[in-house]
Amino acid sequence: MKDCSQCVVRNRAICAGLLPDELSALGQLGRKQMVGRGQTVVWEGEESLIVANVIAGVLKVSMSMADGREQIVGVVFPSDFIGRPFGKDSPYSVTALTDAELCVFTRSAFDGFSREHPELEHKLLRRTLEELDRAREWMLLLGKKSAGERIATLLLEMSTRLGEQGCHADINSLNQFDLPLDRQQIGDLLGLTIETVSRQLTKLKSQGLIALPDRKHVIIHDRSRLTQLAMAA
Amino acid sequence: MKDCSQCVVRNRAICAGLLPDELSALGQLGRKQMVGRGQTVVWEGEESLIVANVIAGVLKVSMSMADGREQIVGVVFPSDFIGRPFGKDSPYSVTALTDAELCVFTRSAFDGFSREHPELEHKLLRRTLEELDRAREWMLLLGKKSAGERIATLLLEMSTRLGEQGCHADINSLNQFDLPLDRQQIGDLLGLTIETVSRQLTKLKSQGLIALPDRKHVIIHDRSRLTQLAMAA
DNA sequence: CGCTTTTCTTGATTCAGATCAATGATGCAC
DNA sequence: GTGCATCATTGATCTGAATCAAGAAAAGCG
Repeated sequence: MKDCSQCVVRNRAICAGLLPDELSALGQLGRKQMVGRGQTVVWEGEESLIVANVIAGVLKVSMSMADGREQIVGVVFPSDFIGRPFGKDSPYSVTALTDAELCVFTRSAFDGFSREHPELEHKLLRRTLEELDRAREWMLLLGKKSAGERIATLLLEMSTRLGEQGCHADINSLNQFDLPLDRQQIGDLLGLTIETVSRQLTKLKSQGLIALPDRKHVIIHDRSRLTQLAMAA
Repeated sequence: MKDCSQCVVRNRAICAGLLPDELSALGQLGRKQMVGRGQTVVWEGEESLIVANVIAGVLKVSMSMADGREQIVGVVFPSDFIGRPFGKDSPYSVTALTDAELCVFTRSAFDGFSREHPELEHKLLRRTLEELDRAREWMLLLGKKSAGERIATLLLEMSTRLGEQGCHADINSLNQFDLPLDRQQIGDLLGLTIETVSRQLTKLKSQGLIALPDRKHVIIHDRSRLTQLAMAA
């Protein structure tokens, strides 16, 4: 890695807060890697060889069953951390949903560095706790919410998570974004079929809560009603 | 706390690995607390005031919606850690499923101690990563598995997690245990209704895979078939 | 630019599990 | 023990989402 101090996610990734010399030591261990849409960087059930920070792009974390049923168990954005440190095998796959740029470490090198730098481990702990909160929130969605509630929740979640990325000046950007997922992937994330996803989106559109100028683009017209929908029966 | 070195979960809880003087310093911050079945020790949405190690008993971690729908998002056993460190509010409730014994810390005292003891934070990180793996495994269950697969998965999961508790000498104990959950709670954990849970258990019983001598007690007769059921269509 | 391929939408039908409705156990208090 | 409350089972019916089945709209490509 050339120069971490210039990294675009410098202040948000887990490396934030490291001292300059620590940062450059970590930089020695990492390398930048571009990955194309659809490319898998971590395989479920395989030895966990690498971990990484996401610099740009969006990736999915997924688990699947022997017969091919797949569940997306996480969506990862720039400045997020991917991979499974401190464990022999990775219980899930990580696949790029868009072209992406990663800052990759071998797991063993990262594990070692991490143990010697409590500040880094602390950041990683906080991030893992947040990820656990999000996973549990999603368990509530998968276990108890209706199809309509799931779609509304997804749109709001995507809006906020994508919004955290850009500059905060533009309030409109919150209500207007590109979904990094196609319909099948939305289904795999929400525990629904592609047909149900399509029907629910059409319904929201016809009710005027959202607009869908094209496949990926979403415009939220009535955020408060969408929020109500996401939570109530 | 009197003497952590005598604690029954001494070698399995996150405090394992602390030096004697660190352990006694941590002991100064904690106090033992007995909680009765049904008692809630952490409230969803409230300020996160305490964290704790479980010494004895089983507790549930749950989230609920405005209209009362509830999802159990975690089940916690002796030596496990509960509460949400490093965060203002707790996103979930923690409630005792059986009478339980906890080693309780104020969150602020624990947060401070934790930051000064990297070994403790490291243990907490590993535990949180494991909990995240379990949560994601459960997302696969909630998003993609049929009622029959869910029940089979639950029985096997309970068998192993309860098995980790006792001595490992007795192999039979793995195939014979008391469920700490009633039917309603099983439903809230699996995203099913109480009736569906009952029907699926009856089905497994009539197929001879399990026996149910009373409400809580489960005997697994055919673990391999149950395992197949848990994973296949 | 057509032509193919992929992705999405829409409609008809089916089905797993929810809901509604009793009935049967179990446990606990007195 | 008797009575009462809680919890679990079983059956009948309903329904939301899955499945099956075409088309329509985009996207990719020679």
